[in-house]
Amino acid sequence: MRRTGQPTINDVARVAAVSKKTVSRVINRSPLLGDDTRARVQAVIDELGYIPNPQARALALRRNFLIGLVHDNPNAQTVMNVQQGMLEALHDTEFEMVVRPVDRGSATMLADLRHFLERQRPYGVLLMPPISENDLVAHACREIGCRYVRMGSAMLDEAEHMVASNDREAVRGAVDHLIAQGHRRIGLICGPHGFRSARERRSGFEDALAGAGITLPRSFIADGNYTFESGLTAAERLLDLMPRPTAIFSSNDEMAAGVVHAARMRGLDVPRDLSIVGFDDTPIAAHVWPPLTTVRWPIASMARSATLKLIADSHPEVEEPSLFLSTLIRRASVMAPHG
Amino acid sequence: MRRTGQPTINDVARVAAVSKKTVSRVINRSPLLGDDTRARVQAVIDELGYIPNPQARALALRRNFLIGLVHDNPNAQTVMNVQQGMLEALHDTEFEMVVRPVDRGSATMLADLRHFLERQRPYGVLLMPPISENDLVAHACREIGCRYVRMGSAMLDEAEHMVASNDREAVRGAVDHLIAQGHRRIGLICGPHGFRSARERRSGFEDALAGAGITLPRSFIADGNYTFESGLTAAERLLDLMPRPTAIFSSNDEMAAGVVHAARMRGLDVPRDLSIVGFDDTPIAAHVWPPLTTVRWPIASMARSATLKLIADSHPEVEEPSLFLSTLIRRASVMAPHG
DNA sequence: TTGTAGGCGTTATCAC
DNA sequence: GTGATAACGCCTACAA
Repeated sequence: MRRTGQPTINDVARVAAVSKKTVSRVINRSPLLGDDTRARVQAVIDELGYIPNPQARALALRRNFLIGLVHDNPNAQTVMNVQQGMLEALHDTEFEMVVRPVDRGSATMLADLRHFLERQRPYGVLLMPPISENDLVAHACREIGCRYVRMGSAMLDEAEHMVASNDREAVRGAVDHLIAQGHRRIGLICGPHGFRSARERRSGFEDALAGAGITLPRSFIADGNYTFESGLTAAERLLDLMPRPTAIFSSNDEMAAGVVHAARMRGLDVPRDLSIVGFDDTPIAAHVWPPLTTVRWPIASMARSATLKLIADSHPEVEEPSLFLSTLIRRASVMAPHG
Repeated sequence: MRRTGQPTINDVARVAAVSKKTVSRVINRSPLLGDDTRARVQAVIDELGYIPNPQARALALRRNFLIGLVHDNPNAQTVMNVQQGMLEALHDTEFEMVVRPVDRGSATMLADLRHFLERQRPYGVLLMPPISENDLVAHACREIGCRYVRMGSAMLDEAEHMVASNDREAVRGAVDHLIAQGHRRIGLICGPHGFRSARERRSGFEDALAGAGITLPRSFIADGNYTFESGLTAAERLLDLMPRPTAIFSSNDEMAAGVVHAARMRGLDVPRDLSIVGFDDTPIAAHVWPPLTTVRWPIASMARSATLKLIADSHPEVEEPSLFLSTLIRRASVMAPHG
């Protein structure tokens, strides 16, 4: 029957002179199986180079061996980091990663996602921020009966379904650092409305100011949307202030790079005239001049853990953590204010 | 039988009072089918919300509906652009994209890839550079009987298996532009050894110099590896030359950003003291100050076409092109040399 | 134009 | 412990 050149379970069974089911038991490491039988079958498997057909397994088990990455994240580096973390977790397993971008703004987003889940029936899906913050999406997964784990900046779901970073506290620490250097007029560039991470980071910023008894006018807070351009624009608004801030916390590195750009355009030296702190620790943070002090966001580790949670019952592992701590990376974009 | 909640082909057949095969014909748009029957069955399909099970189809057809992206590219933006192009092509088809990074340096790379292809039996794979330049990989695909399309900087394979850009000519055009501005001492920063794109771009550079009758010492050519840091290092070596180059062509934008950085560190103004041209037109090219003149590399379009080639026989389309032209994007990093 | 029988490669059930 | 037998959901032959 080896028409495709690929040996099947039948070939193995025939050569080993056992039943298909026995071969199946060997493949699936069934405990109730004689050691000699197992060894004999395994030998035939190796000899024939037999590889179980995932499609047939999927059909029989009524479940696929695909792990979906559902995302609507505009940042390439972030998505790649998540993919890398997932693939680390999936390495040497029978699972494959399928990528599913969605359009947060689209009216049919939820329907599209449902269709994907119902058609493909992935073993599980990893929800990346910001789409992971949408409870309707998580609810759809539940309804359809698809495992899911959400990544986010706060615990939005039960530990089993969640991998979170402590953005609020991390930002508080970063801004505390600025304050400890002597800064009092500190600007904030927010992330996009509707991003939970943007809210958390803003809260951390406000926590730090409140903790130090600093009150600033509303104008020290500028809107951004995590892009370089928005950081540039926001910085221009902030630097127009009189007196202007001596430091700016940017809710991500990309915008922080825009701040550097804006400062340079008006002849300000970073960090002498303006200290800057970013968030993420993406490559751009180290590439920009001066290298940015930033908060390292352990996104790849989070993705790896999230993926391990997803496949936990098929590959029993140690319990995966749900909370990941971000840490401050001190580089050259911060110094004490002068004058 | 609707145990999973999902209606099957049997449910549709029963409700529509036809045979499974007739339903199958509707799904597969078989031409030999009465219009009234088709309409009736389609109505039941819609009513029941029936979705064909891809796993069952895969098993029966002995082929998967997965398109693999095989890559070992270190640049996040490039990989994301390719993924985006692929997903555009796959949108509204039954195919899914699975991502398969490989380690070019690993001794087991080829064996790992074979294992992936033999196990998963993807419908086809897209080979991204630089792994696409490895003939052994293409050969493995052929042997295993897996469709493949290679992306590259030159036609490395038959049109059916290839989507290429004209890097050599594009670079020649870019360097011609520099020469037309009056530059004569032009430095080159190469891509990594073993990357075909690096060779093609270097050839284009040499073509332009030769065409203008310019001869430069070997020291005007510096090695890089497509990273920011390598661009920085290479630029430092180039800028140490006496007399130093008035312009530098960098084989990609990432390294060009490093050149900008290096120039700034030694107080050189770009473009007044140094003109810079990059390659790729990734976001960093527009973000850096000044915005980089660069060569736009239509990587997403290439990936889309490559993917359409892959699924061509299942979704007959117009013939996809195999050669894509890169174009020069003029921004602010180039001007005539002074003094 | 439509239907029937059988198979794709695996797992689950339930005997032995 | 091990093995028939029947799913799983769809498709290809071939028949009607």
